[in-house]
Amino acid sequence: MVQRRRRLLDVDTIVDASLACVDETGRLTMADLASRLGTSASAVYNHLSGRGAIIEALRERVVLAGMRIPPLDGTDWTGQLAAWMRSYRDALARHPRLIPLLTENTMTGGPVLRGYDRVAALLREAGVPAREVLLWISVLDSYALGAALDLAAPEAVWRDGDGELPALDEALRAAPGGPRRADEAFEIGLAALLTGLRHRLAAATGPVTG
Amino acid sequence: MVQRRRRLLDVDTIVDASLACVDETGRLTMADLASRLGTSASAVYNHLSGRGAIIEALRERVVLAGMRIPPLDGTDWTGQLAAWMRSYRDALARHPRLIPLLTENTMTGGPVLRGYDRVAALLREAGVPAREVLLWISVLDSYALGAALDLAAPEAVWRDGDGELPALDEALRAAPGGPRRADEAFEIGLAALLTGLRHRLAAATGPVTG
DNA sequence: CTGCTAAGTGAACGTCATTCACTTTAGCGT
DNA sequence: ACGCTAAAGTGAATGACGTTCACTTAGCAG
Repeated sequence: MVQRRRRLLDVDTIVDASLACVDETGRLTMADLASRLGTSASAVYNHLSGRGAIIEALRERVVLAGMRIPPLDGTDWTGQLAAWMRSYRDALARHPRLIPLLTENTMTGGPVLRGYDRVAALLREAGVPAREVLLWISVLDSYALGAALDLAAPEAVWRDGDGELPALDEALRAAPGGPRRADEAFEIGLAALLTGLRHRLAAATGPVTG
Repeated sequence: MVQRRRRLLDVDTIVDASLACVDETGRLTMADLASRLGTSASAVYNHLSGRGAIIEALRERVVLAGMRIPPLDGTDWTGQLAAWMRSYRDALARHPRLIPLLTENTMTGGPVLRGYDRVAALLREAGVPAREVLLWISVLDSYALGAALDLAAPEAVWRDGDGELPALDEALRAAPGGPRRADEAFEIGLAALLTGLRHRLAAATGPVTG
């Protein structure tokens, strides 16, 4: 069989195949990737500088494709923050096995930061003091990432305790099962965080309005 | 020098050295570990079944040693939850480079679950419906883990945006620097979560009391 | 036609964790 | 005291990785 040497690979193809790797096997090895691409592993290095670069490309692909940047139209900032948080968490949730890989390195990509800039502006307009804007971004970011990790964990995180743990056992039985547990937990925590934020703002300016 | 064959190693010694490995280098390799122990890498396998088992032992060592289990005395459940959350996060913060290793696998250890049982009982006594107890535990757990990851990230997570990101730039300048950023962010988010929890409880039973 | 260059190949190499056949020795019953 | 046995350490080997490099080849410009 005649192999055309030119243009067997390009960055998009590599990232596609890498995402398939991670989604199906939970890991990203150059050998597996190469076999999916029908090339040798070393060919990939002509397009991306290594495994780390592939993971960064995956971060941009998944987070950027799925994340809704707040429109910043000034109305309903609570709802906008919630939508942003949901889109962030859902983007990660669509590829749960990617999440541990993303926590290995730190975010560096420019486009990701643009989203944070909009959120910063949104918080500032909502009345958050300048000093606290970054703190709240950290809080929201921590929660979204933690919730995504929670989702990435296997189903039976909480082993039944042989009756030694009555309160936990009761909670396990009464709680919704399957993916709904993580989904509902995320919504409850998000609502609580936004309630807390609204109250903190109100405490600084006047009585609570909601 | 005469080398006694018996009792060069035991589990505690191995875990101590492993923790030093992680704290100093950010990684855990059997070769590095062996050199610290003054033995060969394979000797470790006589005491622990492998690298994964070492990491699990580290989880127990760090989390169990540092975590304060709520006393369950019925008073000030908000404060008790906060103390539990702080001790959880602080335990991880004492060994930030361990955190990425802990996210690779999921928690299985029995003693960890005992803490969750107490928290479940605490939440139940505070009036959280049985169906929601596990959800709130998930929320708190997600936040503590996310906050720890935030802490584990290198200092310059947020790169300055060349003036293209004015709101983020302003937030970066106004926020506290160094470790205080992560510390204060954790406290703000924790307070918000607990406020949200209190309000959710109040909404189900009567008017807000705090 | 003649080079130039981007792109793919396969065989290395270094770093891992893990296994295994072995050697040593502490502790035991006799 | 004397060997037996099982726990404990050794070092070489193995296999999975990511990465590098000298090479080959295909398309294209002159």
